[in-house]
Amino acid sequence: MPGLPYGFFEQDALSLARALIGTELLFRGVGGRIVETEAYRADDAASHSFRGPTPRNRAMFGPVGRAYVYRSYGMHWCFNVVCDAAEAGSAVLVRALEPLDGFDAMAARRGTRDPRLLCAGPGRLTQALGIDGEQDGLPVDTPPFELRPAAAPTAVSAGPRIGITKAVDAPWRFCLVGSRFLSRPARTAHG
DNA sequence: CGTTAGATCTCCT
DNA sequence: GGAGATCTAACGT
Repeated sequence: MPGLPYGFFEQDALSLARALIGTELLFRGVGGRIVETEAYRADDAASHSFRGPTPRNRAMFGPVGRAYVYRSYGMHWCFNVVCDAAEAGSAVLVRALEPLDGFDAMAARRGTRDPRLLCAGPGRLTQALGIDGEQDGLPVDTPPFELRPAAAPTAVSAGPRIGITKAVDAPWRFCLVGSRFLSRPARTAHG
């Protein structure tokens, strides 16, 4: 069965954020199709890596293809894929999945069976899959993770990122066009 | 439909 | 001490 393209994680964050849309992310067999991502780079004021390495963000400065999992607002976990062989401190935040595998496990962890509330948001998807700080630094394409290539070419939209206060206009959020499983509706530049 | 507050970890000033 | 790549429940329109 075909794997990811050669050098998949070595590309820059903008390219990888777009390329991840439509791929299928699983953790211990639970997960679904990635429908929403955001790119973060070391030269980007909104990125955790902008001010250099800290204990929290050290995975961002490590090998590509690894997870950067951090605690958000003291209680949620957020999952990123470290990338860009040329610029250390680059990563892609995975913001939403279309649930496909392990529905009951996700529903139990999330406390709802509404498929649109299982993985629509970075904190929600880590809770649904059972991802936490234990997975920080692990490769995202080998067990307990799995990352399957997109089954078919996908239409992707770009727009401003969510929940940040710096570099708010950079159109570095990517969404699967027409998906019902986004954390928020896609907004293009012209509306 | 909208806004608001509160939960509480990591880093910066 | 305060802000932050969030989410939920509560409450007003």
